[in-house]
Amino acid sequence: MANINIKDIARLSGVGIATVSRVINQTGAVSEKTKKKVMDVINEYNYIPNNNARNLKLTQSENIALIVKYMSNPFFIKMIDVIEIEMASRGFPLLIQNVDESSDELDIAISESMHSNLCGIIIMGGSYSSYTEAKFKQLGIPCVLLTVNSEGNVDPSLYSSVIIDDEKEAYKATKYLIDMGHTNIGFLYKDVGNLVTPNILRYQGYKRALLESGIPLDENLVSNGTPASGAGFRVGFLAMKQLMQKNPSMTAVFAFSDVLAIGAAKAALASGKRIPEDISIIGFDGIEMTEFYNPSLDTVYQPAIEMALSAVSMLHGMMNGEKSQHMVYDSVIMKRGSVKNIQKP
Amino acid sequence: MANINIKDIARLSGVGIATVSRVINQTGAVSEKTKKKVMDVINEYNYIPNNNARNLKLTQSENIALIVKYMSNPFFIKMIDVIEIEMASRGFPLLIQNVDESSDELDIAISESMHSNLCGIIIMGGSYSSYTEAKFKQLGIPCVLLTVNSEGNVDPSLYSSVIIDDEKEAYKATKYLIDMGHTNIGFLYKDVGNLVTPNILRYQGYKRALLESGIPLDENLVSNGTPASGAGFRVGFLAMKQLMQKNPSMTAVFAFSDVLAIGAAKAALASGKRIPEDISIIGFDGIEMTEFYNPSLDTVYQPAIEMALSAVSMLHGMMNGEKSQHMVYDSVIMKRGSVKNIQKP
DNA sequence: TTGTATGCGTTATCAC
DNA sequence: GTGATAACGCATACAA
Repeated sequence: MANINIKDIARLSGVGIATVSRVINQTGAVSEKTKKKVMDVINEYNYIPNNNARNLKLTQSENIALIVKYMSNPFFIKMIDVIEIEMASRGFPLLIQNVDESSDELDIAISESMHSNLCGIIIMGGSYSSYTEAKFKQLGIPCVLLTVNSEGNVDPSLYSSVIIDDEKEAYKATKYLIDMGHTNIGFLYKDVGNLVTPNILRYQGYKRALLESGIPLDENLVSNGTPASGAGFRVGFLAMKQLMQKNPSMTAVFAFSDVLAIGAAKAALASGKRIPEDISIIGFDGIEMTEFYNPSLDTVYQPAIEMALSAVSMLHGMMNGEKSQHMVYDSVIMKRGSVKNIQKP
Repeated sequence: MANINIKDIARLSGVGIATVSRVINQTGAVSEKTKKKVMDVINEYNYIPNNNARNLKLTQSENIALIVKYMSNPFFIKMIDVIEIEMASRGFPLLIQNVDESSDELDIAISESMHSNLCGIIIMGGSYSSYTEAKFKQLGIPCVLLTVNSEGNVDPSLYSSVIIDDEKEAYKATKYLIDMGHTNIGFLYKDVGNLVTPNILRYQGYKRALLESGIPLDENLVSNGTPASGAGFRVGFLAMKQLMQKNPSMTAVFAFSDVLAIGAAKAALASGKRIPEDISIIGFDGIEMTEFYNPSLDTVYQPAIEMALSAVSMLHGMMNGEKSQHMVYDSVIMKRGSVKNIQKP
């Protein structure tokens, strides 16, 4: 298509090229009269400035990238949604990039940043382990980590983060089950090796709660989830089946995520067990689906929307020269009846 | 950060700027020796070409935009995921843009295209009604419509599309309920005015099936879904409650989407009804969640992955000068037991 | 096979 | 208040 450019606008409105630029960017002073004249031409010809040229000149774009590990995770969707809307409302288009398990999201961030002259980046769902100070320095643009626990030895001023304390919240959830009289508590998660991920941290919380209550850790009660395709329901389903077979006397299950919990619930129900009469289940994340499941499932609710908003506002803060921040949100256990009190009276 | 550019690389490797460019883009002939020399420097300094400059020069970027209405729709997620992965593997970063109900996605596409020099665009979940030939021409880049029925008077060579026949599939679903002996069949959808959307088309299919079987249309059996916040479960939940109140003798419900169906199922179960003994339910889309719901729900399954792959391949075809295509996929009814046969023997 | 020079559409620094 | 003009980093026609 015959793209119209700033030069054309200048010629058509009989002014200089710089004046048009001033009108567009509202920088510098322009008389009302010429301003109107230029605007008219711009509107008439439907002129839209070319971002590539603009960014090239500014040696920085207005692009923000959202890098997310497992985009199809329902828990992330809500956050992605919020971030997209919030960014769009501030005039920043979102470049969303999904990364698979085997990729290093920070490397991708660096590459993407140089590639597209990003002005900011949000990383979601990654694993902190491989993050090094050198990489953050190389990245060189504001970066906020969302839902990735940053227990490393990297200078925390190099990035912002918004998380929950996975270990603590998992501890709380497990403690809740114990307080309800359960001692034979299964744990469902997905092992991803030696990385520091929420999975691992929640597993540690589970273990600490058991330890503290004098309940010995039984490896048979822990399923590290045989990988399966799909959104993860099936992972939970299969893992739960195994777990039930190995532990007929198991009375409760704590699932690393709601998706796993739903798969597990289905497995329990399919094998004739009732929830919570025969088996108690609690998930983690607080996705809406748990409320509408039958029965509704207990879950450790993360304030996803607030967290996403914080991430956006932190990123903009940093882009405006503010210092990095680190926020830890609290989760709350949503009790909906999928956990039974089997306490002896 | 001290960004390194092509000039630096040229200087550092003792060659000309054009040679470096040739090495990078594998265009033109370069001797193996200098090629290696240049590559070494590139790797050593971790040089990444600046896309803005590149795109500016080429007067076209390698950016592809995915514009989606209601990004958080679980049915779309899978498609988005597939598209993102597929595009990334071909080296095209995805610019994902969510648009709300009130925006015209084609206008946004045009604006985004000029803004960022897109080379292709996929529109998902929109409503065709407002699309005009002039807008497609103004867009001027390859465009494929995914899940948006294009029954308009626009020259079909201006765009590609991949859809299912919403009217026909809804007809099939309703017919299925009728064949199972149901005559008192509710329909759950979300009215969005006069636009041609899947909602409307599916409603028409529902009506045609009733008509054909001599069952009078009862407005009381149709809920156009009071708007509610959230992913849509709640919309289905509330609509179903209303519907049950107004129609105590309703034996089956056809929901416009699986999300609505799940909300409806929850409402039915919460009011003490059993599925399918007391009420039959069938949804639409085929999201994985329906399988893991309790009970598993029947649904009209759309081949989401194949559709997404087709869209991607069509877009690339068009980008390579191929002609536009229009594909209509078939859905298949997944029967999982949430519809009961109440036929008199 | 290689290097030089030009322009892609902007923004910003100057002069006026 | 306004208008030339020099970069921004790159691809490419053209010369060598």
